[in-house]
Amino acid sequence: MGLVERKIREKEELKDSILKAAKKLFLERGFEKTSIRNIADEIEYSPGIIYHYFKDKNEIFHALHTEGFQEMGKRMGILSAIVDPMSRLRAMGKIYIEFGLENQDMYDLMFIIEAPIDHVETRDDLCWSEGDSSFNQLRLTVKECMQKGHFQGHRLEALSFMIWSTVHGMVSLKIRKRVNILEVSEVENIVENSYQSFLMVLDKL
Amino acid sequence: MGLVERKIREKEELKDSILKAAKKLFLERGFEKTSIRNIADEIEYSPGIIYHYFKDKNEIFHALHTEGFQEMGKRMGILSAIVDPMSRLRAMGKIYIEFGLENQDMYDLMFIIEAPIDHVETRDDLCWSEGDSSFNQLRLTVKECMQKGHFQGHRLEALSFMIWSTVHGMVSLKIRKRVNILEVSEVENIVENSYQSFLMVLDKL
DNA sequence: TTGGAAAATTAAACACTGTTCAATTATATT
DNA sequence: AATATAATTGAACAGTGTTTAATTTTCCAA
Repeated sequence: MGLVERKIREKEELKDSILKAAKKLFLERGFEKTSIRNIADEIEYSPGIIYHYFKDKNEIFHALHTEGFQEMGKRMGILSAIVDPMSRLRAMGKIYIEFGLENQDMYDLMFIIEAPIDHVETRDDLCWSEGDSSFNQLRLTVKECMQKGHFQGHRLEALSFMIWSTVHGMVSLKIRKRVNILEVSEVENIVENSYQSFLMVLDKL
Repeated sequence: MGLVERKIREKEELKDSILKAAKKLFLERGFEKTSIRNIADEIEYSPGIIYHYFKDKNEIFHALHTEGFQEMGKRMGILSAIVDPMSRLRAMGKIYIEFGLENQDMYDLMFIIEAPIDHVETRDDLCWSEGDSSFNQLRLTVKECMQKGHFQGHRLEALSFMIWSTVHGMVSLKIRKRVNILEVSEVENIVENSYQSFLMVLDKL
């Protein structure tokens, strides 16, 4: 009769509006300063209602972190057009860093803040699927590079993690404000410049 | 007359006991779950007293983060015995990683948590001296390597930051629980193995 | 030894936080 | 229209960092 469906859709709409409000406030004020009451105020409902749509605050921010992966995934889309795995690997790192610097709070949520990963741990399946498929993209590209003769003597898993660590290290030191110790003239573009150093390193492998 | 001195010492003792209690609770339960009231309970004083010794919670954890740098500095002490800068650089990374993995909460405070760095920003001098002198140790070693002909074509500041980023990335991904996506057989020793990959990379430069 | 100034310490309050749950309101079905 | 079901609320609980007025303790000069 369509009525039930409309109800379900309306329920989904409220869930969506909670997520939208949470995202808005999170991007404005950060994780710690976005409270359940703030979110409730934003959607003009009472705080209690939120717990009928989400188990707890962690679940809300897990949902947001998933949105972050979707956005990053979109950006990574162009990679499929790059046939040469080494070029693809370079582009992948560039996109990763650009995404991180342009969406610092989302990056924080995806790779630094504990809330989303704590939520994953409290579930039955307990697998971080978003991280898993992202890392797998990297792993596969590195594998292709190795099949073409690059990175000789390296082990796939360890090298892939090292590459991820390097770009994550750059972005997270920046996000968590540990880069002000660098020479003032370098601070501004340190991540980009440092990634250039990294690319030079990759070339020699 | 010595009395004034004793008073000063007693004041310092209370300040120290606050720090000791804060450290104990922090290492037991983490940053978020260590409250001013918890610390006050631990030292058997009322919560208010803490604000006569520290401006706010950030200042307490800035003091703790400084202790972390002292401990790491101690470990780095043996580096002065290593004459060859490349060997010294390798050892530096190893010590950094070992320190991070063996003192995850302290590492968190030093390089991930915002509290200590937020406190630095609210002061007049606003320089992160602990980070500065640590990074300078790295910078000087990399410089020596370059003077010996290594890392040709690289820029000192960018390369030093890249090296720091790589080890920081490894440790921080581990601490913030983003490594469970790796092959199960690799998770355990991924940081160490990945650092081995990094050393192989350094060798080729 | 005592009086009063100075310092140390406390208790209470403020405005928050995440979360739970009984009570209420709104909706849907018979 | 009455009832069953679902949606929503408001109040409460136990906690948070921080401030401030009031209290206690300590110190020193008379």
